[in-house]
Formats: sequence, structure tokens, C-alpha cells
Amino acid sequence: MEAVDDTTVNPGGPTAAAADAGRGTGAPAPRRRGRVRATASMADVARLAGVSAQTVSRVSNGYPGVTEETRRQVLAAMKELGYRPNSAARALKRGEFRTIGVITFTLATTGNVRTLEAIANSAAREGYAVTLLPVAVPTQDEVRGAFSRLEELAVDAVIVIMEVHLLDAATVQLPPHVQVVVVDSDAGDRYTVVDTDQHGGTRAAVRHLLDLGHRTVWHLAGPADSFAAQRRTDAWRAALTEAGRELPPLVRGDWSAESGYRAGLELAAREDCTAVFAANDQMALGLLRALHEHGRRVPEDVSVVGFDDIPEASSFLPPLTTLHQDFAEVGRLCVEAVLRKMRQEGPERGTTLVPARLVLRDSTAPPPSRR
Amino acid sequence: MEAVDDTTVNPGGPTAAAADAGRGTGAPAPRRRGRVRATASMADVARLAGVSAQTVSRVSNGYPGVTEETRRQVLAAMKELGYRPNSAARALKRGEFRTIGVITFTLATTGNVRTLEAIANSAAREGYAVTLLPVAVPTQDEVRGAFSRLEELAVDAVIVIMEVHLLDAATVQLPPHVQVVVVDSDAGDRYTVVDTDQHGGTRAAVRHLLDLGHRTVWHLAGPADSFAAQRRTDAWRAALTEAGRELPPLVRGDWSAESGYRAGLELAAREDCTAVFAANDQMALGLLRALHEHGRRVPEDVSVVGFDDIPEASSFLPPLTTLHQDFAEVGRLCVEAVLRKMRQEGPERGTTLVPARLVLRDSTAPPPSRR
DNA sequence: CCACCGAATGTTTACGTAAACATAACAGCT
DNA sequence: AGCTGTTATGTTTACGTAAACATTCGGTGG
Repeated sequence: MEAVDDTTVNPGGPTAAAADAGRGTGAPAPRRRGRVRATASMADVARLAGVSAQTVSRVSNGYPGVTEETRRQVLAAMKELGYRPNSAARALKRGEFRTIGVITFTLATTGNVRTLEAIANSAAREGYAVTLLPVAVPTQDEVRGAFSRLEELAVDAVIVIMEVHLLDAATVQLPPHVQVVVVDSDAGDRYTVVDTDQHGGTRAAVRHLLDLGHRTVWHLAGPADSFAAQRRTDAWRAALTEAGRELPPLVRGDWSAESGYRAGLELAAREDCTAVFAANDQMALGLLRALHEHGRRVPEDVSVVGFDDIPEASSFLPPLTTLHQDFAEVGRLCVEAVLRKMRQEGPERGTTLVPARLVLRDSTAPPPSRR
Repeated sequence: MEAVDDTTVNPGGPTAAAADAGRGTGAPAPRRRGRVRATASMADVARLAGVSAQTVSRVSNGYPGVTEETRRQVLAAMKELGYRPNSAARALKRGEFRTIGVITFTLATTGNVRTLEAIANSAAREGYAVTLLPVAVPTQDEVRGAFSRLEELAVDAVIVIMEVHLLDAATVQLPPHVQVVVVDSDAGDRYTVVDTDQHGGTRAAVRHLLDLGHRTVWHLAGPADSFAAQRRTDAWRAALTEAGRELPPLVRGDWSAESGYRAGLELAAREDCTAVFAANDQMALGLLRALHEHGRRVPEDVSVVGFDDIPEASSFLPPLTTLHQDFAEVGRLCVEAVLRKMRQEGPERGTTLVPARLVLRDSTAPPPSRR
């Protein structure tokens, strides 16, 4: 009997089989012969429910104009057949994939990963999936490659977590209907950008240290080729200049704790250095180690502020005062912005900044002279 | 002037504009009138090239039976129209999406992230895209939710980076044709599993320390609810028992550096503790700090081995001897396994182990008594 | 010289869905 | 009763691709 064992090649599939098993007695032989049909289609459901495929579609999409009675029948049929809408057919029909592509370099940095995660979560909440477009090396060729792969990809929009100058050469190849939002860039005049407010955060850090009474603030900068580092450095300069303070020489690291340590050896030797703003927490960690080894106490002799607020920052010795980046918010805003663009509600370009919050811990205090 | 400030709702986008700009004179009027078609279809290309759509399809897929002459014409037409195959239509027609879903919890742990990255890279190399299925909280409900979202998703296979007991309740809902591969689990009898060889790695660490002359090896374990931690602990016990050594009491952390520090305070107080195997590098870091603060030198007084080989491990004080996990290889093998399953070439279940390599640095040495 | 072959290309069809349009049934009104 | 409007449901069609089948054509062997 069973509505399932009907045809030629395509028996009902495990779903139905499982349902049978549950029902006890179970139907006899004809399950799983040859290749198993992947899923039931609307037509199958319609047949079983005794309605048209269109009605199934209406139920499936929650459209009005279906009797409660009919709806129940359709739902029952769906359940029995284990019906799942075919997303390829949907995408083809609707002309959209409900998918957002995310392009990023190595997932080795906390920021990228946390942002990605937030994007995925926000997108899921909006009914969108996230497809990962890995770019092995941050060269224009590689980026171009990722974009060109992307063109054949089922994606309605793209969020780019990387610096915009690498994007420039690649953009040309973007399909026209795909919207782009960029993280970590200052190209708000050309793209839609969402980013942490590097400038405001840095300013808060510098002001905090000056307010404590420090004459000036040294800066342990990130690598010169990073835009984020560059912007933090610029903001540090601006904040000092604005306050009319002397500008100490720049000390540069490469984001790593090791580079922070090396730079720290230099800074520890200078008696006049009482306050340091490190461009990220890892370098701050290395700095703390160097200062400690040279007998310069933190915060009694030297104050240190970091950037990022990585989970370990509160376990540093001493717990680090740092700028908390709200990656979750950045990710959320990215998704929001990209969806708005897709719906053509938002402006084509412009920058949205997410404030960085200064988290006060134990690595800052008034300078020695003031105590 | 700018080709950008043109029309109604949906300008052609950077692609067309840029292409024109490059070509100089450019074609005349009839482009982009009213709503712009997202992409050209095969039919459009066929019309322009003066062939049938099927021939375009043949060219697009590199099928034989097309004259070089015709092929060139078609390619030219494709280029002119900026043709890109519509992946939804392809997926619908072919019955596969060329996409792999990855389910994982928080991307907060290095291991998950690195594995994900490797999966994405390997998948890209095979022409597959990777869709991220985030699961906010590791509860069965959440996992079930992710899987049920996944069912409507355009995915041919799933790689699960999490512990299998959370998977169990959820699997029931998986569409029958979707293949699953699991990372980080010991359920090789029920699923296809790829994982780092926790047992072999641990064994190597313990043997290394015993070979140096230590009487026994203490263990700073990970949280009890982690299978990976559990297996490392089991392997540590087995290795010591096998060597006929005394089994010191277990010290437990929660993976964090802070917990390693707390545990370290305990261990530092024991004169008889000369060798510690920490279940991950973060805890080893905390341990190093605790030992340092209590005047116990590493490696002169105490030897320490970690697990993971995080990038910072080589910058620890001293550089940490640890077990290198080859996440890239794990990811690669996952993709390989899942593709094999899809092609029905491989076995349904079974475990593939990726060796963990002991990286010797400066945190291990013979015990004090031996020097 | 014609039947036949294989290569190149064209035509038909189906994949599963959902918009657009069509119809049927029925209630309310004149 | 007959008309109109509304609601529930069915039918047709198109989305873009590619498999299956059909056709054309130039050449080859009998």
C-alpha cells in the first residue's frame, strides 16, 4: 500500500522509512532500492495532501488565503514525507540566495574571528546564511581570486573584513547586484563601512593618561602597513597635539607580544617614559614583561593602556586597562547595513563607527612625580 | 559626467562602469534602462554569439564537441555580457550545491578557528564553498536548531566541529542525503571522525619527560566536560601506568591562562613536582607565571610541556615545549573525507587521526637531581 | 552514388518553486 | 433571481541550467 513505494527509480527515502519504523508494524520490502531520492518535492506533498502544489507553497511560506483545515492537511503531509523546501529552486525563483559572503584574510586575529562570528550570528537571526571566502595571502591577486570565485557563488552580498586598498583592484570584478560592506577601513567615501571608532578610542586612552597627570604619552604602534594601526597612531598624535603636549618618538611593533617585549626593552630604559599607549593588548603584554624585568613597576612607575580587550587582558599582571572593541556590535551593524543596502533603503556609502569603551583596570595610575 | 550618477533604482554598479571606463569610447545607449537585469543568462549569451543555449552550456562546462571557432565566439559573448553562471539554477539542475556546512560553537578557541580556516581553504581548492552554521550555546536545543536551519540550507554535506554527545540528539533531523564528518570526538564507530591524535601526542609528551629522567609527570588537566581534555587525561594516566610510574594527583583548570596560574600556585609549592604536562598552552602560560613568581625556574627546577603550539608559545618565557596540532591537516582531511562520502567511495564511519608533533623548545630539561 | 557514420550543433524537457493569472464557491445585496 | 465582491484554491508559466534526444552536415566505404 503505502504512498511511497510507487514509482521507478525513486523510493521514498529514509525519512519515510524512519517514520515507518516508529509506527511499529511497518511496511514491507520496497524501501531503499537503488539511489534514494534526496527529498520530497512540493508536488509530492501536494499529491499526498490532495491539493495543488501552489497551496503547498502558500502553506510553506505562510501566505494567507488557506483554510485552517487545508493548512493542517498540508502540514501533516509535509511531516509525513519529511518535506524540506529546496533552496536551490527557491533561490532560482526568488532571485536571491539569502546568503552573505564574508571575505577575510587569515582567521588568526581575534578581531576578524570575533567579527565573523558576530556576522554569522546576526545573519542567522535574519534568516541569512554566511559563506566564508578565505583569502590565503593578502595580495591583490589572491583577493581578486576570491572575488572571482565569489562571482559564481550563491551570494547576495559581501562583507569584507580587510583593508580597503587591497579591495580596490578586486572590486572591478564584483557582479553589479552584489552589495558590499567593508570592515576595518576608512574608505567611507567609496564604500559602506562599519568599524570600531579607532580615533575616539585612542583619544579616550590618551586623555585618560593625561588626566592622571602624565606629562605626555608614548605610543607603541602596530605595523606600518596596517590601516588600523595607522589610524591609532594618527589619533594618538592628534590627541597629544590638541592637548599641547610634547610628541615622543614613535616605537613600532608588529602586533605580536614578542615585538611588544622588544619595544618594551627600549622604553623601560627611559626614565622619562611614564605612560604608554599600546596599539593592541598582545604588544601590551610583551611591554608589561619587559617593564617588569627592568624593575619598572606598573602602574606605580609606568602606566600602560592596551587596545582590544582580549579575554586574557584581565589576567595580565597587572590586569590591563584597555579599550574594549565591541566586535559583536560591528558584526551586527555590518549585517544590518548590508541588508539595508540590499533592500535599497540605505545610503550607498558612509561610515558607521562603533565606540571603543575604555575599560579601567589596574595598569594605570598617576605618574611617580605626582604621588 | 561619471557613469555612476545615472538611473532609477539600480545602477549598473562598479563592474560595468569600470569596464567601460577602461574601454574608452564605449557602446551607446541601450544599456541599463529601467531595472537592470542582475546577470546575463545563457540565453543572452547564446543570442549574442549566434548559437544555442546548449552550446553556451557546453562551453561553460568545458564539454567537448565544440569547434574552436564557436568556442571563441561564445567566450567573447560571455565576456561582453559579463556572463556568470547562475549557481541557483546550476544547483537545481545538478541536484548539488557544491557547498559544505560547518557547524561549530563559539569561534573563541584557536583549534576551532584554525580547523575552520583549513576546511574553508581545502574546500575552496576542491571548488566547494563553506557555509558557517553558528551555534550560540552548546546545548542540544541550540544544536538541533542549527541543524534544522541547515535542512533548508543549500548544503551537500556537514562538518561538525564539536563533541559528539551534543550531536546525537540533533542528527535525527539531518536530511538523509547530507553527509556528516565530525571533528573532535571519539565516536568513530558511529560517525566519520577526523581528529588530532590526542592519545599519541600526550604519550609523546609524557615519554619525553620520563626520558629526561623525571620520576613522574604531573598533569594540569582541562575542564571535565571537554572530551579532548578527558582524552588527554586518560592518555596521561595510561602512559604513566604503562611506564610503571606513580600517578600524582590530578590538577584541573578550565583551559584559561588564569586557571593555569591558580593551579600553578598549588604545584609550585610542591618540591616533588619537577615535570608538568599542561593540557593546553594557555594554561601552561599561567603555570609558567606561577612558577616564576615562586622562584621555581623553568626548566632548571620544573619542566613544562603544553599542548596546541599556539603562535605565542615560542615567545613564552621560556619558549614552550609543546605538542603541535596540525589543524590544517585536520581540516584538509575533513574535506577529503566528506567529499569521499558524498561520492560514496569511502566507508561510512571510522576515525582518522592526525599525529601531534612534539616541538622541543626550552621549557624541558632533566630534573634537578640529575644535574 | 548512396547509405551510413561521427562530429557539431540545435530542440525539448525537467529540476522545484512561486508569481501571475484563472476559476470556483459562496455570501451579501438589490 | 441575478449581480458583485471576496475568499479559497487550481493552472500556467518562468526562473537558468544541462541532460537527453534530435538534427544537420561533410565525409567515407561499399
